[in-house]
Amino acid sequence: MIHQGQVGHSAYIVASGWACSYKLLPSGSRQIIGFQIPGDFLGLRAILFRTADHNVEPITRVQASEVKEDFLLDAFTRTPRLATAVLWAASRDEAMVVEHLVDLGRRNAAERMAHFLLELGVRLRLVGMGDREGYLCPLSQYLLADALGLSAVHVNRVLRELREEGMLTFQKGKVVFDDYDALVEFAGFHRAYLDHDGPLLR
Amino acid sequence: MIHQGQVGHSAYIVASGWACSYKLLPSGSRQIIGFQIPGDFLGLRAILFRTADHNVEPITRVQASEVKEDFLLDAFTRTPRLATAVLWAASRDEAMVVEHLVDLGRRNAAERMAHFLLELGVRLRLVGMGDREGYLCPLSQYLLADALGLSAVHVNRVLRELREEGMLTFQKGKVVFDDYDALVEFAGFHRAYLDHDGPLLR
DNA sequence: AAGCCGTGCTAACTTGAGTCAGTGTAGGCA
DNA sequence: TGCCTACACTGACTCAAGTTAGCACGGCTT
Repeated sequence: MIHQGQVGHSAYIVASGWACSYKLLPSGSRQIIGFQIPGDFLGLRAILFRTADHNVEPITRVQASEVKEDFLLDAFTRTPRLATAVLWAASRDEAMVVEHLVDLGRRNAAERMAHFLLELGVRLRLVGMGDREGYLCPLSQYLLADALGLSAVHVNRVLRELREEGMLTFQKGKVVFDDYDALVEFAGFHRAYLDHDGPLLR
Repeated sequence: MIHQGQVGHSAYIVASGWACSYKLLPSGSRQIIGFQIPGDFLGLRAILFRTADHNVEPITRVQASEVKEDFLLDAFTRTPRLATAVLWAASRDEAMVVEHLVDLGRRNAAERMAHFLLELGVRLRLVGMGDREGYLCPLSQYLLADALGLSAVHVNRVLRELREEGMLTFQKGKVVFDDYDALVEFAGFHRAYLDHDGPLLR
């Protein structure tokens, strides 16, 4: 969908399906920055920076609406509120990246996994694709590894531990919260950064 | 300057001095998200999200211009170009956090350190506070540790290694690039994400 | 049916980074 | 003058996570 170094393209709003954005390192390893689910904006940085600094790839089949560069910039000058709205979306995005940063910097593998799957759960619930019980999740353990900065082997270990602790089960494409409260406690999860509903747009 | 959970405050533009923004975890450890140097915007997310999701603290004595919430939002509607400019600044900010994310996720301690100090160098050069030789840097090894997701002890080890390899010396508040090219190579550093000069503002 | 992938899963071994526990030094201040 | 604190620095030990090398299963293709 988008490739590092590519110049001049559109942004998209995901209608259905999952995508992921990532960076590749010279060493060949990659770091997944985030996953995009329905309702998410995608490629804004690529427009503002003219040339993309990361890649975006579909995980499942994705349907998305294209937002052309010219259209977006025009719309900004015509309806300033839109600019504010987009700015707000970008900020929420950054808040997620920051939380992800804390994951990688100061949480161990199990806490990271728990925190990550909880966040994903909240985001999916906001678009009606999950509930407090759990959700359908098409991510392989390899994808999780690249997102959480772990090896696939360790992802597997950690998932087993969380399952054995009776907190969370992730098998056959389904995440099930076995003990939601314990999990939230364990991960130190605070959803505040996700559910601001755009206070400036009231 | 800003505290997690605090409601309704201003943004700032740093005129002189260094500050850092960070998150605290229940466990007591902290993750530094980034350092703010002269010219940097600060606290934008706190305005957009009404309540701050992180803390900001001065490192040295800081002089900054306050930008009041009302003023900023007003200005957006009156001069849409300003909104675009701020959006662009926010995007550059996010790009830095993303690069930091890659640091923590997929680079080992030494690469992380090298990459981080190179980035800081480029940013400081952009505001005339450093050159290809090096720069003055008031960060203690404890601050570096909290930024890079390492222990202070390991920061010390890594700095020694880089010094012994003849790539970089960081002592007595001074970063000296002993072999800039080798360092760039070693860290896999690409400055592209830093020096876009706001193409939309031409 | 046979052969492949992609994925999940595991055990055995290695290693990078953390922890603990300490030394040395420079600056501030009582 | 001596004390105290912050910071840089180190060695010895531990442990979380990576690496390697595999097995097992289900869905594809030919």
